[in-house]
Amino acid sequence: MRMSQLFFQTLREVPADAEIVSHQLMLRASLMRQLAAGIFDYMPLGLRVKHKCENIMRAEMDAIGGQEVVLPVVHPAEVWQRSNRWYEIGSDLMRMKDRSDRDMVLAMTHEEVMADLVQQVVSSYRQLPFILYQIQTKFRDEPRPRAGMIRVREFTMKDAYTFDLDGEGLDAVYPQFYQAYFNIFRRCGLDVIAVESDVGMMGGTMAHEFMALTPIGEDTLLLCDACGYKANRQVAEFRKPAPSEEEALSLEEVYTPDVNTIAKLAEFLDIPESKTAKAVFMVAEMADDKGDPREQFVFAVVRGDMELNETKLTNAIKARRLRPARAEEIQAIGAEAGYGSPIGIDRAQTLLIVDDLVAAAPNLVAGANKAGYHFRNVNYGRDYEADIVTDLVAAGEGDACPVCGRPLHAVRGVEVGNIFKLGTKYSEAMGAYYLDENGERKPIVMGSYGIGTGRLMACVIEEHNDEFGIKWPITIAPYQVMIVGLGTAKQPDVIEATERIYAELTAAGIETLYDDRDERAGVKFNDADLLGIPLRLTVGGRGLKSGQLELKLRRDGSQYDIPTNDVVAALKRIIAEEEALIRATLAEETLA
RNA sequence: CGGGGAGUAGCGCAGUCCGGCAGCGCACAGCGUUUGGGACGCUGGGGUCGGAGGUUCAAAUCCUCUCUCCCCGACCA
Repeated sequence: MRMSQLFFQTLREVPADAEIVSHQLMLRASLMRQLAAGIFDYMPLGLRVKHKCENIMRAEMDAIGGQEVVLPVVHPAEVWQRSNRWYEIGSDLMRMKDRSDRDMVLAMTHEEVMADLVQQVVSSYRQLPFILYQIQTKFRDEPRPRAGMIRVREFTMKDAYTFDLDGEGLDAVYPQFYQAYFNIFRRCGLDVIAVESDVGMMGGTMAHEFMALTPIGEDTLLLCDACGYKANRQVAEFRKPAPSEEEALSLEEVYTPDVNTIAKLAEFLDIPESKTAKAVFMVAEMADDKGDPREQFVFAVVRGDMELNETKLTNAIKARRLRPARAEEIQAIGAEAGYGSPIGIDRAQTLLIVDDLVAAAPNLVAGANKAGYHFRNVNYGRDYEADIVTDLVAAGEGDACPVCGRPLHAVRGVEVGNIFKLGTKYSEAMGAYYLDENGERKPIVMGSYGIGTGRLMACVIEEHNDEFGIKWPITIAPYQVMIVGLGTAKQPDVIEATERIYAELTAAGIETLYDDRDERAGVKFNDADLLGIPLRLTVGGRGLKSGQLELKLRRDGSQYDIPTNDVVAALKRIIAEEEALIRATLAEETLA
């Protein structure tokens, strides 16, 4: 491709709206432009990268027996009503009406339609198992798109679905995806870790997230250097400190004016925060006997120095979702915000759930459900009892690893992919059943597996850049080689020689971007650095005269002289070496 | 949805307080000089000042309403 023909416009200055590096570089290097919040145009260079990532995904999906399909982006509401997600999902699901006033949605994922398609085709166990995948647009009307391509509304996802006879079949295919996903990310030059993640209320049994570690990540992960334990903070466990051994003292009310936070309470009474109990008021949406939604007031108690983990709470009470309680709801159960206490509330209306450490810790300070007063020496069992006692708190930096007890450390990550044992929720909803060898009707067991391509690209840039621009891994670079042609109008012989080299490379199948623009050398070098093409071949009068052209690797800045009369062979060799370096990062992975 | 910031040429910004010809740098076009790390000179094109309404002789500037984008939080497969 000739730069003089390429549809692009590199930006010298950083667009004001772009805050993170990948967003800035994507805009500056003309990979994409923004149309609206969380909605982007792909330009030619960006699209080439996207296609390369997708082709790596295709290769790895095909390698484990996947078959590519494409499903619609616009779905009739009925499909989403059958799985109940029409009702369960809020405004993230983009709803609209067609001209006949029929409810329609924009696909935010494809479990329903995929199961519907399979339902139409499969009727016998003889047809199972198989893997379908697609690379397709999704739309999720995020409340707050941010960070460039990291969190968007419209995006492309490679989503795969497995269809098995039973859980055993799913258990067998799941590790294949685990491995394939590591292969995909590594072939794209991205270092990821896999962590166990929340399976929530999806009826699933196992899920992993593939995380790119970066400070801009939205998820917090807890890692143990000593034993390798790793988990998303949503599900991370840790060993809690042992409760102190004290005799239970008698309950005592103390006057604590204007002391309505844990920090103020600890200071006012001159005690550590770990000697206090914190009340958190939530309202949960539960399913009643008929599966209809029902609101339930939830009173959670955790130690004052710890933080409630809402995912753990949601799972512990089997809620569909949680929201913070409103002031009048708190009063209605007899509690006082800021002075909340499990003692003296209307237990008939309240689901009381207490962290196991609070239940074991003697003589804590808790509120008195009365403005300006707290109780000293609150003891679980004697003074109050809960509906549920379990682990409710979030692990954090320095907490003890649940496996080996060494301190965990917290890092940030971006979820670039996930794999999920779904089970039969969608097959049952959509009627995807088969007859087994005994003629018995059974639901197909499904798994779902996603990778966001734009997010993947952004994470690769976050990992591979410097002050001058992007440093693409050769496997997904828009072009493998960039020729910086330095011949001017006064050097027709130099231009002619550069053209000849460009023709040779192209004919040899090397993906070459040729900067044939009438620009100064500095402009071309700077654009080359910004675009991040892995190999830069400089062709000017100087090199042609000496018979040695300068080849520079964007990756590490190293330079090589290559003979003018042997450019194709030399570049092929170096491309192969660069590709081998990436291949060398591939490794066997066993399920964590 | 709560808090904060910003909308003026493709990009970065000044001008708004205190109303009076819509500007600067980069980019773009033409000519000339230059030519191995973002050249220089001259000339030129490009604007519903986010939108609507109002005040005024006069509005980018003041008032009201509204839309959009960014950041923090809430939320989130």
